[in-house]
Amino acid sequence: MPELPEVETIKRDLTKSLLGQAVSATIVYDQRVIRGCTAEAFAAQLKGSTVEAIDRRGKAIVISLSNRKYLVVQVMMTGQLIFSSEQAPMAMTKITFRLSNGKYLHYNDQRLFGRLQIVHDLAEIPHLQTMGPEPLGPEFETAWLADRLKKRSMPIKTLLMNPQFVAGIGNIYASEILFVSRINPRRKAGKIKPEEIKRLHRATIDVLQEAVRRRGTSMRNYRDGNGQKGGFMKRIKVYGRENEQCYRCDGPILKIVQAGRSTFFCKTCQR
DNA sequence: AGGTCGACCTGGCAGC
DNA sequence: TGCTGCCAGGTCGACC
Repeated sequence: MPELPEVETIKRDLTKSLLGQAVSATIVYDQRVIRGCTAEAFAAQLKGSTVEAIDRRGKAIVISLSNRKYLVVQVMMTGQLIFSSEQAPMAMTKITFRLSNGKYLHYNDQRLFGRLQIVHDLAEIPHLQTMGPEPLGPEFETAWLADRLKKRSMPIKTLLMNPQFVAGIGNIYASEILFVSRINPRRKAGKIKPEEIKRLHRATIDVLQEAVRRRGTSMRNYRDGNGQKGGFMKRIKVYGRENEQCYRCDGPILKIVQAGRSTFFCKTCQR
């Protein structure tokens, strides 16, 4: 999915264009992206309700509705929320929301991994309950990180990507954060030294904040609410750069597989 | 409990 | 051109 910076960008775009709008109709083209109810029930619950707030938790978008329900959207790898003045579905549109201002919000998803769910209580979504703290929130500080790393034997990269450890970091930013931290992704989390933890903490915040400022990274599918690619690609140091030169030492960037996912790093700079 | 692996899906692309 | 195999930004359940 889009990771934290991409979902934050989507959230901000939704806040501009969706906040205060009512859903006048919902057209479901593929109900496999809807969880917990049928397409008919999904559309019925949305009809006439107004969007009162839009929040992000990890990689999930939480839309508060005037009927005291929440629409939770997890775009996963390939979901997109795109505004349009056209009702006609786009290439991979699975759901179209017609808004009270006459515009349309299309939910597109190539791989159908994304999920949209309407709940009365966010506790109905276990993923949100078990999720770790926001890395750009107040809980995420060096002492907390040091304490949580202590007992873990997993490679640090795999742990950074675990949403129950810390929210919002996925495969791209895990590699990027470790490059900036100069920590080898294969290191066991529990063996990271205090001064490295300080760097890791700083890099996590810096990388994510700059990516948010640049409206995220588009490798393949990610698009913001206007259908535009993110601007952080120019700042990517290692992800997707196998065999290219490290910007710091000119050595080759390596690609390895950890927990079934590609990791990119420089074995000279990252110890 | 912590850790790893495969399943869930489709489409784009490299290689032949 | 057309086929095959591989790859993809996440989450979850089964298993060791």
